[in-house]
Amino acid sequence: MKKSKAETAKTRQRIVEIASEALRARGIEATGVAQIMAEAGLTHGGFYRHFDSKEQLVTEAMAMSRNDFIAKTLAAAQQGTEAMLQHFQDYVTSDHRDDIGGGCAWAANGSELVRADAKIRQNATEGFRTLVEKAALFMKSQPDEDKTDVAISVLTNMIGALTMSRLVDDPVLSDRILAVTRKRIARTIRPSSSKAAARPRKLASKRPANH
Amino acid sequence: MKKSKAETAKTRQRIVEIASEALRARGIEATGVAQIMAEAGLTHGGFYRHFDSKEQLVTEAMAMSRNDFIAKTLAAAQQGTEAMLQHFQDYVTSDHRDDIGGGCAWAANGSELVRADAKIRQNATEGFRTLVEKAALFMKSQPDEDKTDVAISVLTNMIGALTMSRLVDDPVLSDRILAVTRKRIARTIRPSSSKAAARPRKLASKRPANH
DNA sequence: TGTACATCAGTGAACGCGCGTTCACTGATGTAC
DNA sequence: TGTACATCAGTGAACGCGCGTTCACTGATGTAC
Repeated sequence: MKKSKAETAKTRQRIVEIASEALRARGIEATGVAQIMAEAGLTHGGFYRHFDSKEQLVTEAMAMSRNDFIAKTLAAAQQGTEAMLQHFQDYVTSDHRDDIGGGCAWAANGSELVRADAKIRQNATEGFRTLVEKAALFMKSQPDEDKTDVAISVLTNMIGALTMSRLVDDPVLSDRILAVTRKRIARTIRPSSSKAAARPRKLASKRPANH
Repeated sequence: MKKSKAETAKTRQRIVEIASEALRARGIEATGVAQIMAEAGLTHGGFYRHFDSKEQLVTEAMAMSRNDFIAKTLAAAQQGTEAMLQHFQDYVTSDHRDDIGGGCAWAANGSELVRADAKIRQNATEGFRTLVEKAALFMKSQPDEDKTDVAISVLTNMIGALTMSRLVDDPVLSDRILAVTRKRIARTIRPSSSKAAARPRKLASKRPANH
């Protein structure tokens, strides 16, 4: 039953993708190797042809989750202030809240990641730093305020708010947590820069900030 | 080996206390019934004389963690604005960061609580609401801003910041996350009210806000 | 290009292990007289 | 107040179960000639 190299690589990739979603949706400890393999349409025995251990898969899957989000952020940053504002607002929506498996890994696995091993925490730290640095470029700050500090504050707030919006069992309170955080983002990201104002080509096609 | 009723009640209480700390320190799924009983100096077999299931213990232990924090908050609130500011500042310190077992359960178990059963999430929701309502009384707000909204924003920020300060593996970044959040709290809690100004007895003995 | 052999992705049974839970038993406590 | 018996907190072995991991095997793919 040997498979071609191309097929093998595709299978490995599929396992990581499925793991990335499953670990966020159901938690790291609660998700078994056999479950992931079954979702990939395989039996668990073949797992170790691709990975040394569950730990290795978790590390790769978490890195993939992180890279997805960073890539989206960098793309938004390149499009300008409006896109960046939209990107951050989208983070604290009911859509993101209800799609835990497809969303931010820090919010989905926060307290488990705190106890994860060195490599995973190192990856997460690098990712967070990248995000903070990129976000800082778009922040509005008071005269005595560091833009990087503002970015740290807003980003940690977004992660905490999304987590709490999932934790509370009252939909009204949950929506309110999200709405309040969207308002804070709108207040903190500086209004469309001169650069963005100079080429407002995409403004009309954007959804309004508060949807 | 039957024990007196008083002793039985004390043992039960001790198990819940130990569980409350262990579940926060090591996580809910990762902490076993046998471990908790061993820490209480007992064998695991006796567990079911006190509880119907691990789930029941987890529910009670989480409620205890929550009530501890709420009690401290209410005590600070009664002492006035300065005590409340100090209480909130203490939340985002390296002391709290490094004492996960003795600290806030939402930060310690956030992503696990999201997946916990209805009763636990209901308890957590009630606790969060209580905290928000109490904190709102001390918030400084803009003319068009609801104080409750400000409280929601600051509290979710505190939880997210503490979680991320534990998650990152760079001590400098971790300390910075905490310091930034302390500054936001200082900016958001209204400066000592007329009531607090009227009795500044405890101001001298307080630690400075940024320690 | 065609043949012979080595490789190795995937299968499915099995491994040891720790989990939550159950149970027969012990013996000090609480209760009935 | 003293005695006889029922209760039940705690022990430690055992239960079934699912976990991560290993392994003998299969058979299509890749490689050497």
